Amino acid sequence: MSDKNFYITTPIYYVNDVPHIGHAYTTIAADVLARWHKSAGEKTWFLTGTDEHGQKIQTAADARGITPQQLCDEVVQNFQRLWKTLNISNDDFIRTTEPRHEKVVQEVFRRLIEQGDIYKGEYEGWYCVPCETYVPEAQIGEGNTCPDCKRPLTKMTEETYFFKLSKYAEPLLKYYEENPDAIMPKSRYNEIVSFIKSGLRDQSVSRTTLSWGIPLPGDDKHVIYVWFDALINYLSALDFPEKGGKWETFWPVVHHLVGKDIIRFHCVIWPAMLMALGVNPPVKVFAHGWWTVEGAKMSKSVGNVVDPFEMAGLYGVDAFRYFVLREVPFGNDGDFSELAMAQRINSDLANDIGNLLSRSLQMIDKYREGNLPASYKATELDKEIEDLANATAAEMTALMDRFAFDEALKSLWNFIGRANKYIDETQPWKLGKDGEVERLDAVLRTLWESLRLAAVQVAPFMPETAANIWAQLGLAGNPLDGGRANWKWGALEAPVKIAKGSILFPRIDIEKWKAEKEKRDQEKRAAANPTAFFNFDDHEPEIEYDDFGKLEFRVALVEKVEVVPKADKLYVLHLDLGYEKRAIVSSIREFYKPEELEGKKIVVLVNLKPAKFRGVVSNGMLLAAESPDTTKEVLTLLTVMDDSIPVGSRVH
RNA sequence: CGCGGGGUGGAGCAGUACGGCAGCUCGUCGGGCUCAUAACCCGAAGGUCAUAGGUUCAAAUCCUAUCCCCGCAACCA
Repeated sequence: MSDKNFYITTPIYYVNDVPHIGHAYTTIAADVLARWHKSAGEKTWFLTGTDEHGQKIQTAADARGITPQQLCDEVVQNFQRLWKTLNISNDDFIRTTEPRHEKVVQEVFRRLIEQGDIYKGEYEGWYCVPCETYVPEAQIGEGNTCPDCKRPLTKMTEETYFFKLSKYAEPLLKYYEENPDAIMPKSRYNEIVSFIKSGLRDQSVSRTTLSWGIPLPGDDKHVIYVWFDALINYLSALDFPEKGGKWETFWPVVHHLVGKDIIRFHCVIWPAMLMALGVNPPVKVFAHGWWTVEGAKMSKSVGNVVDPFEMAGLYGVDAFRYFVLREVPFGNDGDFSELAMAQRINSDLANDIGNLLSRSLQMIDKYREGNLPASYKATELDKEIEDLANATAAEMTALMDRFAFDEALKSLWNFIGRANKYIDETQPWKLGKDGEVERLDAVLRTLWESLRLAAVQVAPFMPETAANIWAQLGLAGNPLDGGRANWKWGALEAPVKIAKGSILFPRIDIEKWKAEKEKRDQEKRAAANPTAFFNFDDHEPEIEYDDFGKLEFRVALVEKVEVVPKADKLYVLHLDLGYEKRAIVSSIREFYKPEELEGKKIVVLVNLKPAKFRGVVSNGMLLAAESPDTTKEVLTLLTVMDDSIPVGSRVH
């Protein structure tokens, strides 16, 4: 029964990257799914790993004077350490430099050549020698130049092997038509289908320009293109095509989790390769969204990259896991904010589930010395809680099938909220004081059972927390051990002896947190780039007075400001110099609104050679003071406030 | 007409594939409770769902146009 099995993968991460929240996000999601399906009693396989070939690795290794393999062996540990820290339960970890992988890639290549799906041909294109890269037609700069370095391109012809992607356009369309859920979310599905409809070209799958890759069988001038190499990891890790191997069990149920940036590889090239091999395309590719950080794009130079090690250390692994999956619908872009995380820890984790456990166990201790009988007489109200618990389990299952982590957690928290309300409704403290033991036992046992089920449901998301609840409830083993049977109300018909422990999630004092965060940010900024952007040492050589005299600065009045079409940083400033009018193009749009500039008297270098920007001629240059701190760029134009200085005056 | 994401109570967001009472969390205000981590429970205020037009018995949702914001790309005298 294929649908009783579950194979989940993350992309293999480029080993030279520093692990950040994006890597952590995908892998946590995969882990939760793996644990979820495993606990439902399904045979599951969870794969992650690293992509270790390609030019960048080779360059980085050369720079350090070590072999690419040595570099990989070293940096792969960053990922392996992170998965350990984040409590990731992967069944395997594949590296594309492992012999078991290389063997399969070559085998696949050989097969496809044999059946004519890969053929030798010639690639012709415009090549930038210094950048070592081909430039696609659409991106070629003015006068046949490289868009990156502006140097002229040369026409190059290179021998290469092609994969007959074009042949699979129709089969792919047919597959997606018949399997509309094969790509999620829907918007990505539509994107891919229209991409395929726009036509597919054969894909170059070998390179002669670098050596750090898998040698092409039978033609050792070539190495296999990294994407072709990398995608095959999903198969090679299952010992494809070994008879009776893991792949026969798990390939029919393969699910790929990917970032939205790499769906074309996973939804076009990869399924075509699989079709060529005669195996089924991925059952599902789910493309999740991107994180911004505190509203801004995550970038290394700005220094706002979220370090998952740091987050797990500060807030706890489970809180971090919970937050990233609860905060944003999987598939949407989202914003990562530490304040939002701290607040969610307080409201969801401390107040809701943590406090529910705390107050329930406290009463069991206080009024029943920690003991509860095996059976109790349930009222209508008790039954309502039981029904909701069972309904929640069913609802979560349906939502998890759609990878809707946020909604699944919402559903569970709805139940937790109901349990908190139930305490207010039944007022067990009153029952305890009045000695109504029979009713009290029923209420407390209902609460205990609610907590037991909450622990089971939450366990894939927060394994340690769930285990902690489990132990405090007086249960042995682990909430995930019992499989699906555990999910039923009253599955354990035994007397209860609880073992109340410490608080699950202490509340975070937000005011104190803000002060600490401020301190941390300062330290981080100081550590990351002490004066990197200040460049106080970046001085110009000494010049003669005559050189200075050559620069003609004058006061100009800004008459009118216009935006430059198709350039969102540029303004055209129409200036009055007194003796003439002229226009200057400047990239100050992000700092000033047109009306803030119009009417201002500014200082301009007027005898600079004119230059063209986006088709607009610029005659001179504005003088402005610019902050060196790139995390918050500030710019102020030099202005002349004094009314007695007329427009056109020279500035010395 | 470069590609993509978005505009929904004070804040942050869901809801849009398939039209059907505008929802969640936080915050604010009022009340309850005293088992609990100043937590928990109840109630209230607050939205012409960016704008304009259209389809419809019915539109946040579908269609058309427009405006604005954010990424990518480009540009950055």
